[in-house]
Amino acid sequence: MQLRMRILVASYRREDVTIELYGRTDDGMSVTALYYGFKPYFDLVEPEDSIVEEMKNDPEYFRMEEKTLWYMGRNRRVVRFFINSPWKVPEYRERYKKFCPVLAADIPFHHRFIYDMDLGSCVYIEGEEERDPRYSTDLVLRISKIENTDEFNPKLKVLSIDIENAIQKEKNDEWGRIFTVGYTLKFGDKIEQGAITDDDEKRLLEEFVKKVRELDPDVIIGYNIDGYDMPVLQSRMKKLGVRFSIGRDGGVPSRVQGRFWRLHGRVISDVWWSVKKIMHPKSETLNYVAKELLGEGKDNINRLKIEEEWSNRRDDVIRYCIKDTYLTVEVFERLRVLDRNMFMSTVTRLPLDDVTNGGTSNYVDSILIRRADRLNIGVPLTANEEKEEKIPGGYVHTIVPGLYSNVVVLDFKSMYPSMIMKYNICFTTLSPEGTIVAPSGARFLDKSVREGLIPSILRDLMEKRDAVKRLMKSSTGEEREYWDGIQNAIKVLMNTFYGVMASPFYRFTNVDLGSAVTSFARDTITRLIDRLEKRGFRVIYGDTDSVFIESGAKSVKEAVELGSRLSAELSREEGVTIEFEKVMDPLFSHGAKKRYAGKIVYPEDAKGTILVRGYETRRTDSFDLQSEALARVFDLILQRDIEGAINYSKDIVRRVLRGDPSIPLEKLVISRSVKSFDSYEQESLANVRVAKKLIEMGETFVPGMKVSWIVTNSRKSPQEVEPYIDGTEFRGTPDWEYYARRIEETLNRVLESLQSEISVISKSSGQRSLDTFVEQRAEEKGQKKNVTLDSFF
DNA sequence: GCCGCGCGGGG
DNA sequence: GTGTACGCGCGGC
Repeated sequence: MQLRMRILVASYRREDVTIELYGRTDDGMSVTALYYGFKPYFDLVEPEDSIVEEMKNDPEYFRMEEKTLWYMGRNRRVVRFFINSPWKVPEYRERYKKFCPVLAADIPFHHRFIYDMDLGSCVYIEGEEERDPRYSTDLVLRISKIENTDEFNPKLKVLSIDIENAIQKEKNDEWGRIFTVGYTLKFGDKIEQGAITDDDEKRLLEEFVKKVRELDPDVIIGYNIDGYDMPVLQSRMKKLGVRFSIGRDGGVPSRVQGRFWRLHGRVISDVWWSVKKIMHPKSETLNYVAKELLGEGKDNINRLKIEEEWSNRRDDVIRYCIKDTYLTVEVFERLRVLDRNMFMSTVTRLPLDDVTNGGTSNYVDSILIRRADRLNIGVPLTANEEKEEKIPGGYVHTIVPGLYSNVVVLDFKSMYPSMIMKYNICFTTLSPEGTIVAPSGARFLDKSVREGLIPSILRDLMEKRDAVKRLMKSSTGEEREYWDGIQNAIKVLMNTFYGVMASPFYRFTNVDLGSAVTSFARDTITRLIDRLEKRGFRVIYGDTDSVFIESGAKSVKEAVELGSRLSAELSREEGVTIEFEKVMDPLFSHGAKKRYAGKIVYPEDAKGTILVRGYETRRTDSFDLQSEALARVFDLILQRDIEGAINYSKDIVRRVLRGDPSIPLEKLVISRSVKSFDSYEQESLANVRVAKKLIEMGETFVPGMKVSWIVTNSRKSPQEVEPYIDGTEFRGTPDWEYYARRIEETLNRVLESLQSEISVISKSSGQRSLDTFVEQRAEEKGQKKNVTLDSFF
């Protein structure tokens, strides 16, 4: 038979070392494709004859091959040993690396297969159908021919699951018993929901396993599924003697280094993790995120008294559980997690599972190792944990406090990749004979002598991205979104190359490379700032790859014209692309690097967006009143109502200081979770003390629970705190001065240049007055102090 | 300012 | 599984 499928997961069968490719066909069938006979191997550089002899006589030995590979600046004789068992490779690696360099000996076996066959995300397969009851897919076949085919995106089966289990656990148990498992299955437009409930927990778990195999999902999702549902399911199944065999090969999930889960044939995708990466919400709870994205939150169930709820209103709990799975899948879709990962899988040429549950070094490996192999360049092992000194980063221009009008922002297109390409920065070109000299001192060969491997890869990716962008511009609707996703994935991939160059954890890492990239970048941006200043523009700010120009324009239109003109002229002069990104009006800064807030007025589609950088209000120990006050202040400033902002700030701090009874106490509550007590070295942590007090008070506390409190006396050390129990009247008195001070500190970070105006509390604590502040800033900029308040605001 | 620790989500 | 977590804020020094 023959078919086309998108590869979702790759793995291998241990018994007979057979490669398994799992996927879905263009006509919607789930497939297991098996490749027999692929052998693991590793390379030894110039091994002694005795080592070769030893290997030849090893029971694992299959065959050997002589090669010439480029390694550490020259071509070397390399012996490639093929062996029988992939899991033995680490053993030989450790044994021989004392005697000679060992290459390519830490590449997962399924990756080795994909690289060697040079497979992309979609393949055409010819083969014989097999009847193998172990596999739960629609089709199982033995591959006789496999090659790449045009990309397609089959609809995938997504199963969202959620468990409800007891908090109170029995002796010797890791977790409380599971009451129910809810699910929502989505396959295209089809949706199926349900819950598995049984008073006999063992039967419930067996039913669950059966259900998963029957539904045969490609992707299993959940909210914090990695850290909660999976470990609990695994642990309860172990206790009750149920095999957690939900893999497409009948295998069980295994945990990869305390975080991700691997399962043959299915991708396990934690939506919480995606929410963090994509959305960066203030709070990461499902309830908050769902309300934010879908306008709908979780049902009302008291999770802390789940046992009671389960016995009193079982149906409500089941509904609640199913609703969670529904909200999770809706968030998953709204954030387009699957699409994003599919795009990344397409451009990195890796299975969906590897981009969902793996580090970014995989991306670079996938592209770089294939090309290195083709060019006979040796692939070294990943360096292990030698702490390299940190590479100096990007240039950040000093910013003078103020409120600026019509600010034009230019930025370098793909700054670091551009530097790598322009200056041929690569481990293959780093050489004392190089004629390209980085400001950091490293030397690189000229392209005409040897083009670097990484620069050539980036050049190809850049060209591809430009082509994709053209396709995007000439298309509409879904097709346009598709191309936009692809071009964005290419951008991420390109930046990843610098990321691994600068990381101490990668196989091709070298500090000289990373430092060369950033030094060239600093050189380039400061040169750009000089050019602008020579033309009479005032550059007010810049960071790594961007410059902010006070345009002096009378209107947005004028600023836009200026931006376009400068971008064209400067790109020509610098030989790299400098893009006109946006216009902000106004832009506010209190004079600290990496911190500003502005209202975007161009481009049109972002018009009205408030951009806040560096003033992240999200602190784990913050309270509502604090973040509300900050948001209000930003709002007023960007309406150019500085006086209003100051008045509001003074007012709120004063109100808090005098303990205004109209302030709801909930807005002072600070929350944090608490682990089991034995995991803390210090006894004085506020959250731990609150937990202990809760127990004393006869309230529920279980490790991992979130506790809330109000600070009642911060003068004592450690500060005194009183538990806050939702629905119970708070009896203590808040330390109003503490709260007022926290709010004042927060607001002063923004209004620093005005702080003498709102020093309600600590007038004598040596804070700078506005005048001295202006003076200092002026001196820092080498300006005379003819700066007036007016020019700031 | 650096370093190491703890949190976040889930019941 | 030929592997080795993510990013941020805080407190201690």
